[in-house]
Amino acid sequence: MKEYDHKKIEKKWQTIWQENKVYKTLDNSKKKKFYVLDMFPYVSGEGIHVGHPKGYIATDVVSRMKRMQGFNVLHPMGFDAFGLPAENYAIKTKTNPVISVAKNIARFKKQLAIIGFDYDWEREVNTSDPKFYKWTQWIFLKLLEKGLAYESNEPVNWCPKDRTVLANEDVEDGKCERCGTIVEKKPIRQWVLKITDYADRLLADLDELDWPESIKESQKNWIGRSEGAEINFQIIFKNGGKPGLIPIFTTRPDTIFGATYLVLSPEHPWVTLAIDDNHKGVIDNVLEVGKYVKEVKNKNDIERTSLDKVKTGVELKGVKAINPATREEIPVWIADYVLLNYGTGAVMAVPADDARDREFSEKFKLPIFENYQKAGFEDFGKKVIKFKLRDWVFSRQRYWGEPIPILRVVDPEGIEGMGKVIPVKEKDLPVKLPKVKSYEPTGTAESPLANVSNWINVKKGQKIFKRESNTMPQWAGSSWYYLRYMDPKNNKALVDKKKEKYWNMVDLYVGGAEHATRHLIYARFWHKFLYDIGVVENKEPFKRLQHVGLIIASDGRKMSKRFGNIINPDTVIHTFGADTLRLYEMFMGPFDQAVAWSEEAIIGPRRFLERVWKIGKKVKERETKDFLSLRPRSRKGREPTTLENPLSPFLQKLLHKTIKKVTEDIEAMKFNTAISSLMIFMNEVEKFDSLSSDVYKKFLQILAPFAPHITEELWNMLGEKKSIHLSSWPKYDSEKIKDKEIKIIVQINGKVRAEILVEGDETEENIKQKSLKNEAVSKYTEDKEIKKIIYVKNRLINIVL
RNA sequence: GCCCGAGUGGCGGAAUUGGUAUACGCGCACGACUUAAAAUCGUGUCUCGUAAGGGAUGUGGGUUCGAUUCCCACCUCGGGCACCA
Repeated sequence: MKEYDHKKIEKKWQTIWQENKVYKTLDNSKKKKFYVLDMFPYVSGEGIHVGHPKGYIATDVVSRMKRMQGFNVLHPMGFDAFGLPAENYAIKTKTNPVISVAKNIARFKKQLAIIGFDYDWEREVNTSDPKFYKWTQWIFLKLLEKGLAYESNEPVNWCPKDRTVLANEDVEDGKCERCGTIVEKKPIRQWVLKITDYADRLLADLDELDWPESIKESQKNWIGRSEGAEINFQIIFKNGGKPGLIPIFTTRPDTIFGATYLVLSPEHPWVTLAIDDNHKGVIDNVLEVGKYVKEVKNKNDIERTSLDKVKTGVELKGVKAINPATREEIPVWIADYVLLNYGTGAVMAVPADDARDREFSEKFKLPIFENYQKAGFEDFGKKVIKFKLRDWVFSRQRYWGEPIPILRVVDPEGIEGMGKVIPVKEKDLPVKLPKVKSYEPTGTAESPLANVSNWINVKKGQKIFKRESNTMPQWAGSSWYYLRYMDPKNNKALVDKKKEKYWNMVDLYVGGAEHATRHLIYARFWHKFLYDIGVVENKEPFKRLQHVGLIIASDGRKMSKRFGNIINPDTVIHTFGADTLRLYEMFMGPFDQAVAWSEEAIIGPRRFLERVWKIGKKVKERETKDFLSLRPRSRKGREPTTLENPLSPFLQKLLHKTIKKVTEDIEAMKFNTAISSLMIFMNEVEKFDSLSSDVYKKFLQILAPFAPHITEELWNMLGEKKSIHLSSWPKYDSEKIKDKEIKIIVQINGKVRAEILVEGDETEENIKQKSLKNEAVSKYTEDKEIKKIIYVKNRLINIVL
């Protein structure tokens, strides 16, 4: 037998696995199912680095163990392909996105293939495939039907560089999340999804999910629920206008006695009306107010909301409000620190209690009631709940996305119904994205599709329609793709009812934490909607979520082309092999934590595999003898301990302990300690001259999920005909794990002074006496009074003097 | 500002219903093998001390027979939210 030749072994088994469809997932199985899913990759053009496959390796390890444990495992892979980054890449490289996306996927798959994953590629999905996005469009139609999709002309975030509107979730610190350009507020016709209808459920159902607390916390912050009260303030006009009411929102209605003025958002509809031409005279300083409103309109969010900014505002002269608690007349101001789209767009200012109100009062010399009477929480207002979450701006003025399946009536004669929105009929789905030569964004409310006349114009009989030119955002397909893996080729339904019932829900979902407030909120929203209309059985899509910690470069920075610090998995596999790469990535540190890549440390897992190989060689050489003597290797300066007695079941016991540890650690995704225990086992085995092939094979089985190729080769070499990955996961025997002799630590006043060996069933009194008799102990205890002896079962004795 | 999470050898890290701190791996040192080197194998590797013994898990307190683990205050780093009333 030869040296450990990873190249030969890995290629050989990858081919055999594929040819024999070892990892095919069955639909109708009597077995219990296990659905383990990776967040599918967005393939925008750059090749991958060693950080990308880390999560895939983890799910691969879990899925392999689950399969060996007898589960019917669904572990699929697919591609998120629509959206801005892919289109920008296409524009940059002057390649049609249809072609560039296909090319990038092919390259990505090639890079994945050599890592040895157990995907069932027959279930691959691609969000830009018409057979797939037919159902994305179908969901949109259902949302529309249920009143959860609507058109709006409200000012929205507009990225001038990408020339499209963005959802709230796509804006980070007032900048476009993709390109960093400062976003503008522009009123543009757009499609919006009413995610806010689900705000309370999205929040409440977090409690029942096995997700990292940090992600739940992010979602809670993002949804931003606050309980408060709406209180009406009466408005009166000095020049004799008819009084009106303005509702304000506050989380502190008890502070109402301290409210010394009212502040409205400059965009408040009441203000808009008051400075309207037809309503001149309602307020005295219309010109001043109008000027301020205009100034505010021209500011972007960064200018408006930066914290160090000095507060600005204008009083509405000739207008007063009545504080319903004190019955006093108080002034009314407008200021841009009050936002229109939160609460009611109006607040009562309590400068004594609120830092912002205080700052504003001090600047404009407004009264502050330092000591005022506190009111009961519900004395003045009706209780209301507000959310920070905004509706999801769902249309993009870009080419590369799912067309929104909408028609509008076009009628040159101006007959009734013109401009009316007509949903495309279900039977006419998918509305296919036409192939075009030019797909540069137009910079208007229309996408480039508006100029594709043979696509945008639809004639049906006498009637002429125009298609909706906007497309869906990148996040549409990923909001439901996990359902399609259950039934990827179904033409009749998004997913077959029976199959959905069998597979739902995703048992384990693994991906980056950066998706906390976008993909993971959108997907939960769509899933809940699909639940409401009876498409899915469960109200949540992902039972358990784990996030992958980044792999950063050894210089401590992110791996990036820019820094020239990218480690390519292909190179690592070439040098060390896929099994070593897999093992190292799982061993480097806790799975969910960011760890730096080390070109030095990867040698450790490689050395480990080489030792596994060497032992395998020995086991094979002696295979003729069924059971090999466990004679300790004679080594100078070291007498074999009793545990290494040839007849002792030491290795048996260690094996069972290792099986237990590895099984539990994989389940808990503590791969680093699972591997550590495998290494400990190998270290012990090496102290023996030889090893029974039975024990060794069990060891191979629990190593197999981490290092599928080398274990398959050794397994096969030892005469096994069936794939190791289809063998049964070893079970540990809890009787065999029990220690006959237990080491007890003897402490004196909390300091370790000795250790004694006791039988497993020895009485407490016996153990105490034994410890007191110990020489090292009696040295300390003589002439001293023993106050107390504490015994912790199977662990220690603490003698308190 | 508010809300989460984390701080342990030269490095990645291990140890939780409070019970031997530093498992496993890397690195380093010494030794074996070699003409030599690499690879491999062996031994050692928190720190002060000749030793007995002492000290150390970001810092300072507390609870306890006993604290990396629990409590309080603070410092640093990472993440989320943020003129959200």
